[in-house]
Amino acid sequence: MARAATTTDAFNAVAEARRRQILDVLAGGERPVNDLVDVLGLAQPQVSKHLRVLREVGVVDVRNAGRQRLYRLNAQALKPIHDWLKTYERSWSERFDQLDVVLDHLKQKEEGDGGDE
Amino acid sequence: MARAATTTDAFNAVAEARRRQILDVLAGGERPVNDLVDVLGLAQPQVSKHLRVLREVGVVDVRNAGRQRLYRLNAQALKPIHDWLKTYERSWSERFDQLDVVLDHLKQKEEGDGGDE
DNA sequence: GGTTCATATTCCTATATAGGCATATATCAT
DNA sequence: ATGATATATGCCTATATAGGAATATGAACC
Repeated sequence: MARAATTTDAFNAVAEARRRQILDVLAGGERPVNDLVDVLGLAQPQVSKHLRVLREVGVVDVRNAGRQRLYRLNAQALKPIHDWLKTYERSWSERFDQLDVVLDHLKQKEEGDGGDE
Repeated sequence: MARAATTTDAFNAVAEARRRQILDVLAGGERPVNDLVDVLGLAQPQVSKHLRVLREVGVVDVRNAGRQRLYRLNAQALKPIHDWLKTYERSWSERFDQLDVVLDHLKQKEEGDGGDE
C-alpha cells in the first residue's frame, strides 16, 4: 500500500508545509487564488491543487465573486488535530517536562552502557 | 516531486493513523515492541518500521532492556503541531465565537454611524 | 557452540502524490 | 464574437511510501 491520500483527513492534508502556509495566509481573511499565488510565490496550478485538497477535507470554503473565487478558512476542520493533541499537551504545558528530561537522562545513563568493548 | 518524506517532521510522521495509534498506546507508558504488536494487531515488521519513523522525528525514544527495546513517548516533539494550531484555536472555542459576534456587531455599529445614538 | 525469543532490515509492488506545463473553463469587457 | 483575466483540470514523471514476506541482527539461556 502507498501512503494514505492527502484528502483522507485534516492530518494528511496539513502535513504538507505549503498547505499550512496557505492556511496561515487565509487566517488573515478571505483571499482570491491569485493573492495566494503572489504571497506564496508558487505557480497558480499548484495553488489551485493545494486548495482543492484543503477544500476536500473541509479546511477551506470557497465562494464565487465575479471571475474570482474567494477562499476562506474553516478552522473547525482542524479541531480533530487539536483534540488528538490534548492527550499530550500536559508534556509541554506543565513543569513536568523539566523533571522528565532529567529522569530520562538518568535512565539512559543507567541503561545505555551495558559494558561493551 | 513526490510527497515530503514521513520523516520530514512531526506533521508528516503523525499523518499516518497507525502511528498516532502507537503514540496513543505509548501515552500509557513505556512499552516493548511486541506489546504494540499485540495491542494494534499489526505485523511486527510494520510496527518496527513505524517506530523508526517516529524515532527519526523524535516523537519516541528507545532504551534497551535485555532483548527487548522499550519505546517511550516524547511528546515534546509534538509541540510544533500544537504551536501551529494556536493560530486557529480561537475558531472552535465557544467563548471566543460569542465574543466575535459581539465584536462584529460593535464594529458594524461603529462604522455605520460615527456618533452615539 | 546452538537454540529460542525479540526486534530490525531488506526486497518487493501498487499507489499516490507534487510540481511542471499545457489546456480547459468561466467571467467580464469591448 | 473576440479578447483578456482568473481559476481549474489533465497529463507527465520521479519519488516515497505501507504492507507482505523473508531474512538478518542481537541478546539470553542451555
